[in-house]
Amino acid sequence: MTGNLQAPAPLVDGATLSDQVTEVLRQNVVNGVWSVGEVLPSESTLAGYFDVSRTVIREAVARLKAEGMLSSRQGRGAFVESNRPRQGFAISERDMESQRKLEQILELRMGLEIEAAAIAAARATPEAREGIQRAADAYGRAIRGAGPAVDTGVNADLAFHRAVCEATGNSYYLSLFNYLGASLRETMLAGRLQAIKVGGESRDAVQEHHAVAAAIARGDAESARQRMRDHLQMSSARLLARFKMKDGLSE
Amino acid sequence: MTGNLQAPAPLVDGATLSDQVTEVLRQNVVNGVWSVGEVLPSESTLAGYFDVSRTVIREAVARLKAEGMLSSRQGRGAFVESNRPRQGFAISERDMESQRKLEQILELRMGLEIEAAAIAAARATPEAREGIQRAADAYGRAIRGAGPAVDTGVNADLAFHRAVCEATGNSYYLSLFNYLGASLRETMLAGRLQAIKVGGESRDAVQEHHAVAAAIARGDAESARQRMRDHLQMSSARLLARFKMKDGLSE
DNA sequence: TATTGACAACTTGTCATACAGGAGTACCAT
DNA sequence: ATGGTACTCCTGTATGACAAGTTGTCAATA
Repeated sequence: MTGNLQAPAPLVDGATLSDQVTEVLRQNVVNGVWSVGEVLPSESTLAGYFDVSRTVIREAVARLKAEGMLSSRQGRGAFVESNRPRQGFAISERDMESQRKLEQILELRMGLEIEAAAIAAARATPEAREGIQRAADAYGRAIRGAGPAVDTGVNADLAFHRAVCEATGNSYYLSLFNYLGASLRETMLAGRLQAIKVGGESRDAVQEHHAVAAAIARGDAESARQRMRDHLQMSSARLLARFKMKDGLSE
Repeated sequence: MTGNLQAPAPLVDGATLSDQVTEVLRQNVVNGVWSVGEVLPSESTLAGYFDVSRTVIREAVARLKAEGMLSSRQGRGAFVESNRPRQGFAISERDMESQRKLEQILELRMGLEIEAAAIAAARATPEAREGIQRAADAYGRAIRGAGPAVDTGVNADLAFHRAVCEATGNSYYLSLFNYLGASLRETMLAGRLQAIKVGGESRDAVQEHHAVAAAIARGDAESARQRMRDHLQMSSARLLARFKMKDGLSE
């Protein structure tokens, strides 16, 4: 059973009620008052216990859900997912400033996306295939359009790759790509400034995207693999060339 | 300026409104629609824009605050603190209990390790190649030796795969594998109990490991890719079969 | 003119209430 | 026994209200 809940703990200072309740709930999970897999008391019960409104409880639970510590399902309740602060796979911010680290991250991305392209070709839904095609077209327009904003092209580029990962139907592919993509984004933004001068390079990328999209549309997994591999190799080379152009050769 | 907000994006699937709004807000921050330090539109405005209640907006903002992406102060508004997700890529503990999630994680592992095998074949140092060979031999001994401890086999298995990732020389491959491996480990431990009775299956895995090791030793990247793919497909099938054996067919 | 202070117009934080919809559970008819 | 059916509890969402913090305006005052 739930045993004895830790006391409300006034906490004082500038903390909001939600802050305080969040902290108490977190401590109760960490200290094992509620163990992994167990269901928490209902929001109404907790609201009564802490003498706050259900709004405050919901806000606290929302934060702990975002941390991966809790989860909730309509009609069931809130469950303890983990009793330790999550320590996932992470890339340090400084890693992106080293050419060597950047190369390694791009290489990891290859492993991820090549297989994603094959999976997408094998089992993407018609809607997902259309989404990939649209993303490829949008990227073409963004490049041709002598973009209004500098980052439009980068966003459209990432959107295409995200669409492929999404089409796998495997949420981990998408989730990992989102993480890697966010880390790569600013590096790409810095590089794109040079790319505008270089010009033609981006046109190549548009072609490559369409080649990938076409293979996926045909459901040709092996071809999708090869096209994505070609594209990522070219793309990595282009990015690294620009990276070197910026600063001599760091590290 | 705030410019144009990304469209509401219906998203569908099992996601709640809060999930969807959270994702859209996150993307808008990541894509720089609102830059760091900037203040977001008020909750009421956003509620009107997305056509949801303020409740949903507050819940979404609460999650992004928990991620460190946003902050808010009473009377002021909500501010962008960071444009990159603070939390890295992570897998919930309970994900491993769902067969569907387990399948997806194994699929992600394939993308990772197939490419890792190819990279290892292409550029592993002689020492790393020897390490892979030793790990393959050790796994064979662990299986043949009617292991003293139950988890010896699982550890030796993971050690082989870790050696391959290590041989890439890419620390991210190793780091991500370590993370996935830790998540998979307990599931494999549970499954291995059955495997001891099944017997022959593990002998197959030993053979497959040696095939991978041989390809890497020859420096044959394409063969390493194929052998690793074969092995992981067989291995996943074996693991999932045992998983199904345990509980009927969850979800 | 420069300063001050009241005030209006915002914002987020919190509360209360209500209802829809998912998910168990007990009970009743067959 | 068995299968369907209310009943009940839960979270998800909507709505309206008010408290409390912040900022800008603007007039009164020194």
